[in-house]
Amino acid sequence: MSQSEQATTIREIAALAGVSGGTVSRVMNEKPGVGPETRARIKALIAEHDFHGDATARQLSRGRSDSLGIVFPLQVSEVVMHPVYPELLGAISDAAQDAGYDVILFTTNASRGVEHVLDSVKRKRVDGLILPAASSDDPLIAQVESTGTPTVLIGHRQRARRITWVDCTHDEALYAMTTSLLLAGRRALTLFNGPKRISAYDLRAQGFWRAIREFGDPAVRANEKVFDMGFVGGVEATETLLREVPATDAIVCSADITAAGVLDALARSGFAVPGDIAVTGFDDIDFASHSTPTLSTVRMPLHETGATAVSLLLEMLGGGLTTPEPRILETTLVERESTGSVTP
Amino acid sequence: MSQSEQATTIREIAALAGVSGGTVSRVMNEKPGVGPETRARIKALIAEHDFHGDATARQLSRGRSDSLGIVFPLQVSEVVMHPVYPELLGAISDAAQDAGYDVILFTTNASRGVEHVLDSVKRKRVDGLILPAASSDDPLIAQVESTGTPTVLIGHRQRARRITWVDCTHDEALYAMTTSLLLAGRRALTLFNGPKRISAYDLRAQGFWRAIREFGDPAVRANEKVFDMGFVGGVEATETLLREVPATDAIVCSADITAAGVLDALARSGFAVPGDIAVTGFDDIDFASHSTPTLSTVRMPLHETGATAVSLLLEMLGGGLTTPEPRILETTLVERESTGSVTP
DNA sequence: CCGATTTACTAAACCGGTTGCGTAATCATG
DNA sequence: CATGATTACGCAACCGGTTTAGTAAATCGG
Repeated sequence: MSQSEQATTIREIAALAGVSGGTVSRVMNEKPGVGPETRARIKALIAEHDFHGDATARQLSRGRSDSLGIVFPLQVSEVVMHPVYPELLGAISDAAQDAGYDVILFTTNASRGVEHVLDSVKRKRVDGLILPAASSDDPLIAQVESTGTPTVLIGHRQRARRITWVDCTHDEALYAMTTSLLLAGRRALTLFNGPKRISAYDLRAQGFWRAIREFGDPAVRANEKVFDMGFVGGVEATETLLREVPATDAIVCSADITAAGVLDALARSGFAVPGDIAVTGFDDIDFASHSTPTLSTVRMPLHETGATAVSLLLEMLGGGLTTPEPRILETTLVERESTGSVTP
Repeated sequence: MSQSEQATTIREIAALAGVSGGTVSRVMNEKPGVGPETRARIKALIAEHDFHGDATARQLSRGRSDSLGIVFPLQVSEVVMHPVYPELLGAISDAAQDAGYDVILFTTNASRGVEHVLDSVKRKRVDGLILPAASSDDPLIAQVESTGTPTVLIGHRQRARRITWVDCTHDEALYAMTTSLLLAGRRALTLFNGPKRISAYDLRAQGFWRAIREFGDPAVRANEKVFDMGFVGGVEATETLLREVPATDAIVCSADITAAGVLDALARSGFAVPGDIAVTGFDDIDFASHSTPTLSTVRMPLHETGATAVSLLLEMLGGGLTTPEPRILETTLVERESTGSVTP
């Protein structure tokens, strides 16, 4: 029981137990071929010396690192401050560690590009890779693919390539949200959207326009403004919109933070929400449930997304998944005061 | 130039170059003892075959993992959603990778405790550890210390133990903020603070009370309410406070998110900010510069904190730092409309 | 009771870089 | 030209688990 000074190698434990290193290895990995009393004796010694083995040596001999890499871009305006990343990262980290994998975090910035990630892949520091929110033109995707490393993309439907990805129903969400607004009598809708090269924004626009189309009322007026989703962008776009389309009675935003700017601008201009104009967001950040009025929005299945990505990657690593298997998870509509669905 | 199929081992490159493995190793590490023309020939072969070496083998022979661990708690109410973590993590990741280290992310949750971290340390998966925001009673600190692994704490001044830490001037910030309010004529101040076991909240309270004390005006009334910092907590505490201390003319919050709740509650109750009551926050989250009125707050040197922690850890790893060397970095006061320092 | 199988375990060769030691060749010096 | 110092490398032993081939003993069947 006394935690003696810890032994350093498997052979030291072996010597103490009067066996060879291979036997200790078998005991540590719960493999057969060791007698019960020998096994017990070795286990006692392992516990006594607080022996844990050397991860690096194990990795070398087994030919795998038992860790997976996750690549996050820093200081990319579209992506960085996005509030979904911490939760996504947490989910991935959780799932990976529960499966016995370590998570190596790669970040890129202006001075340090993706070369470092590729280098680590080639040096076999990671067995697989998870890439959140790569835009369609991200060169990293092609480069990673060429290395043959098992990879799962998150938030981008890379149909052209043979890569597995996980995404959620951005399109369905905005279809449902827009339809809900139309059914509530709104007839002059504007979509505030981010650049289409980000797959999520593209899909959201598709859902918006499909709802308009399928509703089929010629009295409906809809248009779309594309700019960088952010608070200030929301403010400016709203001021412009109120001038250009005074009849506007609904503003659909592709991001809560932009909707926050919209609410702010509307309040300053004396418009009532949802009385005069309905406003919707996307992401369900903290602000959405705290604003005045509270914001109707869309919640993404972030935890499930992370867990699914890890799960798919582990399947690929285990060889059980050879063809790309994309997954699309369900978003949740959260209707609050800003669309009049809930009264204050 | 043609990127042939990539060679797998250093000895294969050696065979192609007609030299021994050791020579290739020396070339890859830019070590002396290799003639210029041999070096050039080997470099050409390395480039041609896109050879990068095996990180694990290198780690094993060098006895170090060239990676450092960072431990983040998940689902700990006080800590989790705190908006400073992403930026801190980004800074740490950036600094570590720039120094050639990989970052292994450890997260703990209800079912998976710190054992996994300790195990990884003992198995030498990481050379050092960075622990953000461990509270004073965190058992991980003592356990990590007993393993002798180089460790840097962030956000907690662990004076009792021989551990290096990095923190910022929470106390000075609130001293300055409170003094500023007093000089502006506020006389009935309340501090909304989090639990003292979190070092940051303890220090902020100290700064607040020192400012009151040193101002020395017996007409000043000050008190402190402790609860979990959050939006809802801010709303509730404000409603209670307005009932109990109607004369209140300043609410100092230890977190922006709580200040958001305060602003919300004050607006509903018809109080003008800063006209009737001044409000201040802490953290400078996005909300602070977008709220109505904009929020006076304190900005922590997050990037510098992360970079400093990595820098200290690397010094320890290099053996250049044997005694604990704490660092306290400067916070920045950001005065905006909610204290009347800036007019809308 | 003997040959055949199973079990328990050892020895040693891996995994793929790194590095100290040894040696032959080159160079400097007197 | 002899001697000592340097340089350029090869060789092989590491680092510490893992794993396969092989051996001795134990078990089993008939």
